Amino acid sequence: MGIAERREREKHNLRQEILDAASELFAREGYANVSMRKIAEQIEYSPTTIYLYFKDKTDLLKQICEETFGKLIETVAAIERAGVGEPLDCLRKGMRAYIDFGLRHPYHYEVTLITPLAGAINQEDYPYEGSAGQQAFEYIVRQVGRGMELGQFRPGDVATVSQAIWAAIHGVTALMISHPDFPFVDREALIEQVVEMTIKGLQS
Amino acid sequence: MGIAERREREKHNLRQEILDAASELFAREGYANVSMRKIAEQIEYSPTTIYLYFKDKTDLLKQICEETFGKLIETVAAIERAGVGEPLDCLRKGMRAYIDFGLRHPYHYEVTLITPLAGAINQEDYPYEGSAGQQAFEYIVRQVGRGMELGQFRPGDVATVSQAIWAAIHGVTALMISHPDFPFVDREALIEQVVEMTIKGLQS
DNA sequence: CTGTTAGATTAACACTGTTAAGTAGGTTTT
DNA sequence: AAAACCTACTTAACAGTGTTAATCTAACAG
Repeated sequence: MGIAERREREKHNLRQEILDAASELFAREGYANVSMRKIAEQIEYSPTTIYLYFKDKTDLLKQICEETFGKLIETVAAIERAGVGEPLDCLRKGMRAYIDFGLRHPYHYEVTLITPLAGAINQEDYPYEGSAGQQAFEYIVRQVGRGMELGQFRPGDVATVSQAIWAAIHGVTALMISHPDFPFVDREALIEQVVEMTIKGLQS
Repeated sequence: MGIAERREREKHNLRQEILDAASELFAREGYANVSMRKIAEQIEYSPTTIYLYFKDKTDLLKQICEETFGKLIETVAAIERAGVGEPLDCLRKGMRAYIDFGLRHPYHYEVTLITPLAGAINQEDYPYEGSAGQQAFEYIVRQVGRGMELGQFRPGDVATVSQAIWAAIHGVTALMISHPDFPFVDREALIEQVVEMTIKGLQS
């Protein structure tokens, strides 16, 4: 019924319209539970029209996620601009920002960082180089590097330490998203514990 | 009356046969890529026969995972039996065992601990209480409790600290499984870093 | 021989992502 | 103005999914 009614309405913003509709549906119902037909119904177009603008479902997802993770980079960049003084404090704030971001965008975090295996999203089509995720990770690397140079952190391999930090914050974020029914202690306390425990483990 | 027993045994055999076939397929090709029809073909029965023994696909998965995680518990129990002396060392060994287990059974780890959300496996049908996963977690709780009593660990809430530890080891395990193409540093070095960083962060 | 029952099957439903082919509407060319 | 072309979109279909209802078959009990 929507097809005829829609005709007079918009035309060229269709790509963005698809993106917006899919983004909201993915975030609300989860990637796996949203079909192409459901997206199409939402925007009042035929399902196949989506394929004129996106290669396939994972492509659609990838575009949305890059968009979403752009926000994380903004947040992180703002932290870096604000306080260049203490790498330890920058790191702490960066870790919290990362976790908060994940918990605020659970479905986007899920599809990009928790379950890329199943969705086969991390193919050669979507290189890691230059991606939003990488840029966020590089932030950690910079802080660790500075912290070691200043002698605030125990010496070690910067890359190894950075990835270990990433593992820690990913761990708590992923657990909270994937296991919403698990009897976690107070969430804020748990995040605090992970962040402080990690930093304590780094200090010299 | 021997006939009834034989039938009972045969029924049990088929159940196990399904379980074995599904387990191997899930582990090799991934849960999402294995259809009920594929499992049926493997055991040379009609697809619907599986439904006589298992409620649905997630039920099948759940049974397999409990079975698999039983092995983790065995490993962990062996550690506990072996060295009751140092809680710090027990914890270290437990963490490594956990990570190693995950990396050795990546698909089982994935479906139970990384992506239970999508599969909707952690419903009320499958309570956490008494599950293999819980028993493994309880091991961590015991070591942390002992470590604090002995004054080896910084004082704190045992549950919070335990969950933070779990988050850390889950993080590195999940990342390595979900992002096989990520340019990780040497895996062993990364695991070492996570474990030692975490323990360092706990010590008083 | 009849009735019952457990175990397995066939057919079907309502979905999924995706592709090939076809069709209106407007623009350009002849 | 008519014919050709092109873009944007749609319809129909394919091959697959998990799952259910109805059906068949063989072995049992009375």
